[in-house]
Amino acid sequence: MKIKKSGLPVYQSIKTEMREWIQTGIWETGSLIPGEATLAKQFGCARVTVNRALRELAEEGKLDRRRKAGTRVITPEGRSVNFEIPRIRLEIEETGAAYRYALLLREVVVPPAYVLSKLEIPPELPTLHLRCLHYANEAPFQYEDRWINLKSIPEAEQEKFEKISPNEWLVKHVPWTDAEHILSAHNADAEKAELLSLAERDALFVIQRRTWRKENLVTYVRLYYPGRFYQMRTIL
Amino acid sequence: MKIKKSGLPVYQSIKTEMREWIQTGIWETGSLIPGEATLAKQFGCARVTVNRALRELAEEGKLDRRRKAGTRVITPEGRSVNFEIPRIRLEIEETGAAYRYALLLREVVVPPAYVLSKLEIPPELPTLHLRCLHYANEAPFQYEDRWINLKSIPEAEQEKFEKISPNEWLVKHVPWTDAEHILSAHNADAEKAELLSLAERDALFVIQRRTWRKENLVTYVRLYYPGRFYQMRTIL
DNA sequence: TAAACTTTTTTATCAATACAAAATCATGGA
DNA sequence: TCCATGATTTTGTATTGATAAAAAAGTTTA
Repeated sequence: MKIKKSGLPVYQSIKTEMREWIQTGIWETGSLIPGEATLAKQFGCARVTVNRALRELAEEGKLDRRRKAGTRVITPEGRSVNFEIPRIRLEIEETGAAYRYALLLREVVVPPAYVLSKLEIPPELPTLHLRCLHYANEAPFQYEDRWINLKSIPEAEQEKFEKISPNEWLVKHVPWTDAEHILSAHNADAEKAELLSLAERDALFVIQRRTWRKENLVTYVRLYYPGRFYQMRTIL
Repeated sequence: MKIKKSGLPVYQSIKTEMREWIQTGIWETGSLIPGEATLAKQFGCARVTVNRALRELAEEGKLDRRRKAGTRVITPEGRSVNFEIPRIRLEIEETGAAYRYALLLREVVVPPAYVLSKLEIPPELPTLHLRCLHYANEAPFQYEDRWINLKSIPEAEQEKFEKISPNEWLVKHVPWTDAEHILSAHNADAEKAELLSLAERDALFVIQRRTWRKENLVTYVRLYYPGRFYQMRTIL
């Protein structure tokens, strides 16, 4: 059976075909599927090509492969899920709304204890603290409370952050290598309610993010969204 | 320069080497890197091997590749992140707390409109509706409001769900193939506040999940966590 | 000048072949 | 019986050799 529909690469066609087989139950979950050699003969292509298709399906979590033991279909049970962490400007502009950014506070201070523990720095170390608001069509959409480690990123001290948002500046200047995200729900205190045009105690969707460049923590930020509007959804 | 340190596959060694070059700035972000042929000569390996290394680094979001235009280093911005969707019993027992489950409601009814749209079923179709509470050390930890499509899973009508939670039952009986998750923050209404021992309007972390087997929607569930306690964090 | 081809460079895929590595299975000995 | 060990199967990686496809750059034409 020669597989070469459409203009797709062969390994892609094989992948979609196999996905179909998994979905429709032609390949039952848990069952062993034929070996690469057999499949290659069936598809009328080289074993390497089947290998690539299978390898990528395994990466997607649909198959489990072991040398000698063969390849079997698995149920993605309790599996991890991919979320797209949004970039604020894109997120707003994608909806067609106008994006505006405002800096509320810029100071270099010794952080309070609850921030210190997150920052992985020695106490008493002055750190750049920023607060800003992001608007969609002049309505506040995200409140940002950020700390930047000046030991890792001394250049940040020269930047005013009046025209460019910290996130955009960092993306441009600091290639990061690792990040940690924590999602949670909080009640808005008076200050945040005011800033986001909400009632006090309204629910906020909060994303905390810590970013590293190699071993060094670069920044710790808390992003607050009005819970009423905001949703984060899986992709794929 | 032959690359064959440790016992790693060549393409792996190349990947780590290149990651290093990107991190240390030997390859500056935005800059064009040498072509595959050149690199293959440098590494003393086949071009296909370099190709695989570059392809995977591109998938990781570190490189941007275009035919004819070449390969350049990019900063991984707006990348997707993996979250582990928790299984309630494990989540509780992992902390050493005692797990308890209670069924609050079990009925077969025609769902209200706002559920209908989620369920992908014709209106007027009776559907299994369950409400339950999950406790950690006798403190309510999660409130679950679930709909099960009886057309997809008729066996569910025979199950009482008094001893076993719907989630555990489904995992055991229905291998699923696709799932969608939506995360958001809400204020607790009087009913949910009561159930979760919270004050009214306290923030709730809400996970909505829809699960399919093949083409058929199996279940739609809303999970409510007290925002005060609950966090979801990235793995890796 | 601007639009429509053509060339050329660079990545993308594929095949055929070979060997490596992992894990199972079978075998033989204590 | 149980453990060690070696044969065997199956996936993993690498090489060489080709061809395809995309897109930039150059050329021609209206």
